[in-house]
Amino acid sequence: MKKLMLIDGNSLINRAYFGVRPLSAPDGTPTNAVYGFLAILQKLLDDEDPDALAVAFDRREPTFRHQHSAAYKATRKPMPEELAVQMPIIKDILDAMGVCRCELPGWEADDLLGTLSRRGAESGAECVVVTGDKDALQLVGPRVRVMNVKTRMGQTETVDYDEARFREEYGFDPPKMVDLKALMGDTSDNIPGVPGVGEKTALELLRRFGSLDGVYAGLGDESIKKGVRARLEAGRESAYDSYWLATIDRNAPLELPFEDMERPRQFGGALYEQFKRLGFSKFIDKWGLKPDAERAPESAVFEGTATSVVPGTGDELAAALASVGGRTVYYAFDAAHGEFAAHWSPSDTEAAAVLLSPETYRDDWTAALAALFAPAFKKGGHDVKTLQRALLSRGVDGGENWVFDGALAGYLLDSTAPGYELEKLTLAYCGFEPYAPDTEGGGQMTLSLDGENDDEARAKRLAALASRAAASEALETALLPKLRENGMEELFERIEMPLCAVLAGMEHRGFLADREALRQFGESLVGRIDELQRQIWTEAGEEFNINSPKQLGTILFEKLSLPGGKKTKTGWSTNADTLERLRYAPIVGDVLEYRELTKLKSTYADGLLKVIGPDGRIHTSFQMTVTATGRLSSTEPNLQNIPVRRELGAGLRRMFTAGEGNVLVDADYSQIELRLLAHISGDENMRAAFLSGEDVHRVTAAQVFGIPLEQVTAEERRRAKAVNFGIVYGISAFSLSQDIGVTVAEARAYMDAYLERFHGVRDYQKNIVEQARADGYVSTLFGRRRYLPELKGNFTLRSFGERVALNMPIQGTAADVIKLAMVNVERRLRAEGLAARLVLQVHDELIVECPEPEAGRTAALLQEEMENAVHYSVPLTAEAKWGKTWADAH
DNA sequence: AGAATCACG
DNA sequence: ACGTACGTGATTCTG
Repeated sequence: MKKLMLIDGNSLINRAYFGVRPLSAPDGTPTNAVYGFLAILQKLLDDEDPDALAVAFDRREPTFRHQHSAAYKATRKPMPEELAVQMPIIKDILDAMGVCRCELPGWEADDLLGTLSRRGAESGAECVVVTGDKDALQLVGPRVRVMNVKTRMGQTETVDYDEARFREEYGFDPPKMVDLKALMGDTSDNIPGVPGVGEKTALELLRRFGSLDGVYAGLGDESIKKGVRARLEAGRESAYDSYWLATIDRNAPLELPFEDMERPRQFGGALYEQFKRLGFSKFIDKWGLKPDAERAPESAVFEGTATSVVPGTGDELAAALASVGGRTVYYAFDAAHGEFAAHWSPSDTEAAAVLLSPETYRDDWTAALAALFAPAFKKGGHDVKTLQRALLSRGVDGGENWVFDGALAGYLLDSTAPGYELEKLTLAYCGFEPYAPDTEGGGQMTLSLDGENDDEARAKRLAALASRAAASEALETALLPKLRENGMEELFERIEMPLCAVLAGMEHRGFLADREALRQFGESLVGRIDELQRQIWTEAGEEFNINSPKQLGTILFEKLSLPGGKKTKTGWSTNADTLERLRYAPIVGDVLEYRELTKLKSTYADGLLKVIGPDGRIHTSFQMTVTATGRLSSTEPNLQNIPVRRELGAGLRRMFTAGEGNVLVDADYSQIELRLLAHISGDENMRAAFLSGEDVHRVTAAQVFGIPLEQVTAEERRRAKAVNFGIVYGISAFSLSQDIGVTVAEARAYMDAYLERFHGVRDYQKNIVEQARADGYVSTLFGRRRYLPELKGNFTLRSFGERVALNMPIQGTAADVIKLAMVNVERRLRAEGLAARLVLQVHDELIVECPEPEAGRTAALLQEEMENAVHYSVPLTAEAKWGKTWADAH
């Protein structure tokens, strides 16, 4: 046995419970902790690759240690019920996996881990103790590492402590962790410590006096402040009691041979059955689990007639489609083979499918697609936007009359789910998985050149495609009632569904880019970048990789001894915020410029050149199901983060242009989020500010600083603007002070003055959080939701949840509004017979390309539709401009 | 694959 | 005493 991993089951499950969003098995049993535990376990096994492992659990009912402590009170919080039901499931799974599980009545997991790690290390094994409790750090020593598992914002992270790492962080040896706990206590573990002594004081005392005994021996020392001395004296008994409480017993009477801990490498059908029942298909796939006896998968029994046609001619296709009538047709698309499936139910006892493959269809392909996607058909599918774009690229405009998209419905029902694949949703909402084609990752199903096998493969593929189309119908049956229940029907039907076709059009159209100008821009950066590199190397006295934060940190903060605080997990922080404070050093200014230029070169100049299509245009993809707030996102490339704030970068926008004879019309909402805050909160003062037509940041400054409007300086306006932004995000005084460079006290004073002036905002902040706690979610004015399990978590997670509760209704409503405006803009452009079309959306900005003579009309239409998308108690204003390039139009 | 950094609203 | 703003995506380095 070379490497032994020892896991604190209780603490890990606890971490998983708070780190994973609510999740339940099909029967409703909560499974979030189970899922999270397995995810962490898998990651640990992958990362560490131990030869042996054991998971220890508490059996603390009659815990000797606590029963015999003066500090012991029956205040140990009982395990939340939701977690308690998951504990046996986890134990069952570990048993099914064949993972060694150890418990000992009256002993805590810590003691078992301490005992096993001692024995392991003594017999020469390398031991890794995994736990979420800091207590266990006292176990660190020769051949014993402790991995501390943390969950932050729902993300799991581990910090790996060996002796050096521990000493670096704490400044003393690992066994002294017990002394630290004795002084500072640990609320989560019911260790009282010395009342009034916290981490800071405790650390300082320990570094100075070396140990708990040392501290009490040196109590007469003058350097100890009076207050601290008094508290130490009063808390002496508690301190020594805590010392005993915090000490892990490494001699538990545990008879367990190491052979029993050998890591299982293969899992049997028992585990498969468990995971199947829990709905953990991800783990079934990942671990390659199979039922014991390979059984045919159960398929839903359909009692009726099913017909499936693979037409070869237009006549055959038309005949097959005749039975559609008024029923909704559901489609599926295989991008790898360009094949389409359509499914519908002519009646309750009939199912029909048409399968269109370019390999077997003999007539005009475009006409076939046009017939299959006839405007009169009501249509449904999964990821409709992608399907529509595929049609557009084949010369067919199939954007009419789409009424259902399973992925979008799933997204509206839970905007923070891990994904919206068809399989996932049908499993979660309908209780079955469609027969899936194994075409992921390029769609290579068979390498056979044999004709018969090709036919066979195609038939299999098409059958799978048909079952995907059919699954969409099942999803609609399951999801539409839920959307209705949640009051999201309108949002779905009037915004999200019609937006698919708008976005498909924008993606297909693309944004014209000036390839040559982009190339020159990139080229123009090279000289200066080289110069900066040489200069930085000279100033550093050696050559190194400036792009490596690690190497840069070493140079700046160690070799050149610049003052810098260690901030990141891995070492020195070298981000722009940090470096900006050190600008007085020439090398730092050069690094900042180097960073700016290399970013422009790699991400924008080179990055964009790579994605200009053969048509000279850049075709981004808009993601409709990614953000938690309802915003869109843009990928490959991201066109929503093209530089604008600094002059050099903003020059890139000259390379985004209108085509020959066209112009770009650009309109953006002015202060949409603040206006929505004014409306949603109903704050009269803030509404008045917008209704007055004054610059809102100036008004805010005048109110917060209590001065007349005319006397507001640029600096005061800047600070007021930061406060306004901060309010929208749910800021803390600390962050505001960081942002605008004032003391925390000043920042707090600004915020207090602000909330005093804007009572409506203050009340909104209070009410929305209360509401979120009561409902478990927050919503936009259109009924879009975001669930907030974070509000039930620990302090950090809860605070995060509260900020989200403040921000999401505002950011999300803004997203709803501009989406609605987009749908209306495209509809009206078509209705008025204009050639203008949307090419890009950047959250509060819309860009339209149109023939130059149409520019005036288009600009007016764009502004009007944006301003009139909704009518709230505060007007929304948008300003439109036009020009040949994005830079000119903005 | 994750961390750090930096671009945008 | 905690730990520090909401929402994204791309590039580069590193273990």
